[in-house]
Amino acid sequence: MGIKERKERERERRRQQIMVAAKRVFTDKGFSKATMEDIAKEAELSPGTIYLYFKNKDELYASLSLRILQYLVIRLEHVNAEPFTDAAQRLTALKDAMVDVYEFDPLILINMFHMQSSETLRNLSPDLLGQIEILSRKSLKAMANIFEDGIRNEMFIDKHPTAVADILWSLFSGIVLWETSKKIINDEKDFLKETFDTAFEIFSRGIMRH
Amino acid sequence: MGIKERKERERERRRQQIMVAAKRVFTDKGFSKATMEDIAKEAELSPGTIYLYFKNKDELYASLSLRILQYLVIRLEHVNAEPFTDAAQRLTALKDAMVDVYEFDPLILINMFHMQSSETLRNLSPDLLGQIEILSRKSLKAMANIFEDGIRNEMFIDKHPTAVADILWSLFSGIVLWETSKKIINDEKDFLKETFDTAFEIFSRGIMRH
Amino acid sequence: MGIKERKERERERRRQQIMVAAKRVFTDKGFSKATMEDIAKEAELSPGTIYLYFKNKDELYASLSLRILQYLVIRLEHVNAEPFTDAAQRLTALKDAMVDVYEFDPLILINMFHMQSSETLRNLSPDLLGQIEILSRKSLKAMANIFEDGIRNEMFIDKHPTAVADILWSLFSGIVLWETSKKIINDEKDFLKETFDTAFEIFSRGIMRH
Amino acid sequence: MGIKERKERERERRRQQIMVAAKRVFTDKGFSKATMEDIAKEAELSPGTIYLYFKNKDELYASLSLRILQYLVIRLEHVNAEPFTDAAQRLTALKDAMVDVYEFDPLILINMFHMQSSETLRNLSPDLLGQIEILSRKSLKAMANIFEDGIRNEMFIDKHPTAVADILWSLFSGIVLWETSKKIINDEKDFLKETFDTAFEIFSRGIMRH
DNA sequence: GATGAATGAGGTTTCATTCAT
DNA sequence: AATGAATGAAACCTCATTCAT
Repeated sequence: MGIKERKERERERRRQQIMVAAKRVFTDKGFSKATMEDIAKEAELSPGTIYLYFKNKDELYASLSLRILQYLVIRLEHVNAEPFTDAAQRLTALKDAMVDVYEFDPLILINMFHMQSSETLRNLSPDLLGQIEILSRKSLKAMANIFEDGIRNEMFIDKHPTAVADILWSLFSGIVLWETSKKIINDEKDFLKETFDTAFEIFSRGIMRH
Repeated sequence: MGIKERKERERERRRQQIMVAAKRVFTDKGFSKATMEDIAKEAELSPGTIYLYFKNKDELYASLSLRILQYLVIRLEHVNAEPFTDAAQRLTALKDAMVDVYEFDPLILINMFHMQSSETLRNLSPDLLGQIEILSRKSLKAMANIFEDGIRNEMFIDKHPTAVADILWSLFSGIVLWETSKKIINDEKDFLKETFDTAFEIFSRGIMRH
Repeated sequence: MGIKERKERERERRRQQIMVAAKRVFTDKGFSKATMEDIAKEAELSPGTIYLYFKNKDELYASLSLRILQYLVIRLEHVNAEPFTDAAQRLTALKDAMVDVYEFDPLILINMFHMQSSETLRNLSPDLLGQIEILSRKSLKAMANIFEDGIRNEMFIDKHPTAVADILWSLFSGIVLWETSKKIINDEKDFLKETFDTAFEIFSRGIMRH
Repeated sequence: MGIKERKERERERRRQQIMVAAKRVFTDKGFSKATMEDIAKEAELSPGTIYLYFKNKDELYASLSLRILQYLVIRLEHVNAEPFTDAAQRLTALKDAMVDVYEFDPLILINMFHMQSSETLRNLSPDLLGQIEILSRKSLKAMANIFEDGIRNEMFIDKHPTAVADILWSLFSGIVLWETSKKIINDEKDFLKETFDTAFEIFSRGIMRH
């Protein structure tokens, strides 16, 4: 058992090593310009080895998105775990969580959207697609939870919590996407955090009872 | 001159014909799965002909985004052109404009994000990139204008109007993207309009003085 | 029409050009050792061009077999077309036809068997498989015809003509295969024709009434 | 010595185990589609282990053919060992031997032809090629022996016995090949034994004095 | 201007074989 | 002896783009 376990851990380490390399290459070159050879070189492995750990390019790519979703779920569950006292405080915790996710992996988030274009999604194995689906639901639910609490405590206006969660997530990802592309088009400084702060302020005013 | 003009119009017609075909194909297959031959077939032209009107695949693709940006600018300028009376009413007009844009071309909007991933943007000709930049600015400015008016009339809270415009646009595009990908992943019904309505309500509450 | 026809003929010429090159390469290196690049080089074309005329390597390969089957059918129908006079004479004509086929393409015949290994067959398009089936049947029928005539004229013993045709064809192909492989293993001189002559003599004695 | 012998026997057992697995896999998938990993899995060994017993894929493959040749030689020598009484009876014994060989391993026989395509043969080690050569000769000689006896006893017509043996073997293998491929192409019932019976009858009539 | 056959670079993926453990 | 992870060469095939007609 000990041996089997160690092998498993070894295997996981390799997967991580490859994913780290892949993340670097994908964020640098984008999905279709990045080649498996690039990734192999970055991981200091041979191309064939990557295929021992990931079925194909699409799945390697999707695995990266999975990782960030996992991180998001963990962060959100943390927010939920703390005892509810104040709606405003909780919203701030939520904002911090989202900013953390962004900082965990600023560029891959954009690529995640690329992945969610029907183009890529349709080529994923049902298994992976399923996992993504589950995590998506989970994170939405964790966010919805926060809003439910707020509504129950009469601190938030009475809107369907899932819809509100969707909106906040859309807002967040929209900003990430938009700011990043502006940065590329206009070669502007990164205003993301300022924008997100303002956005959150507006959102809070919009959601809280006065 | 007359001849030159007619030729120019003829040329423009061809461009449109190709863009219509390209839109259909890109929407159906996504950017990288769509081949120039697919597009040529759809346009009932030969592949070579397309290159007489568009420098390459990327530029053809970007031209589609340009078109929708143009439509957006026109719609926003309409909103601005009307005399300012009521902030709430104006916000509603703004919302309607955005929903119009969405309905003008629901799927290409998502692909637009794909385009805005660094991957594609970096391959555009400076000329086209410039045009996109100008239109982006223009549309942002048109939106900012609306918020400026609202602030000046003390109906909106005093936030930097450009930032607010960015946020609204991000919110809108984030929702389009998110709802669409949920639809694909979960095979859910299209809640886009309902979600956008709620989002707009929250946004309005957030932005308006009470 | 004239243009369309000429194009069609031009296209057919290209196909032939590729097939001639492919035949050379396949007979030289065998199926799996031969690369599409080898064939392209031999045909003085680029690899991509080959794929404009043949869907993939398997189909290019199978097309060669089709060609020899076509030749066989033509030769057999010639034998059948001549008025029946003498069984012995007809058998000789049949033998000559088979030897002709062998000389038309001595090595590809072996490869044809390679193709008929389930391994390869399973990857062919139903269309091509169908064509091969039809030609196989046709050639067998043409041979069976000869034996039917012989039986009707009481010159051959009364065995089921199709079975006899099968047997003769098996005998022929078995000899080709066997002699060729002996040639490779033992580096022997090519006894094929002598062997086939003897085989035919025995077969004739076996099939003719005394 | 005892130890050395036991080791040798152990080693032989392993070889057999691998060959049995290889036969199953080759039969199922054909030579080039079968991977060493498939075979290893079937043998419940690791890929590396196979290379301790067989130099490479080709040699493993050829070893299978060797085995069936060995079986053929043994069966033929049995036929020869019985005292000669009657030509017809002996021919029947010969036929039975061949059918036995076929039943010993119906599919690998076809693959054997694949092996005999120049493609594979050229890659074998001289040693193995030599063994195959010896066994081929031996089996041919055993068959030739039978015909020599028949000629000497004036029961068979006076043809060169080796040539006749070649022909019979060609006939047999041609039928196996042809019937099998017909079965695959046309999805027909397996007429092999009936065909071979008829073939043998014709061959006997052809070879025996009347 | 329009065509579409041809190009050929370059991508993904496979798999026989090796070698450190 | 046995393992099996890693290798990396090489194959097939695609497709944006060109250019002679």
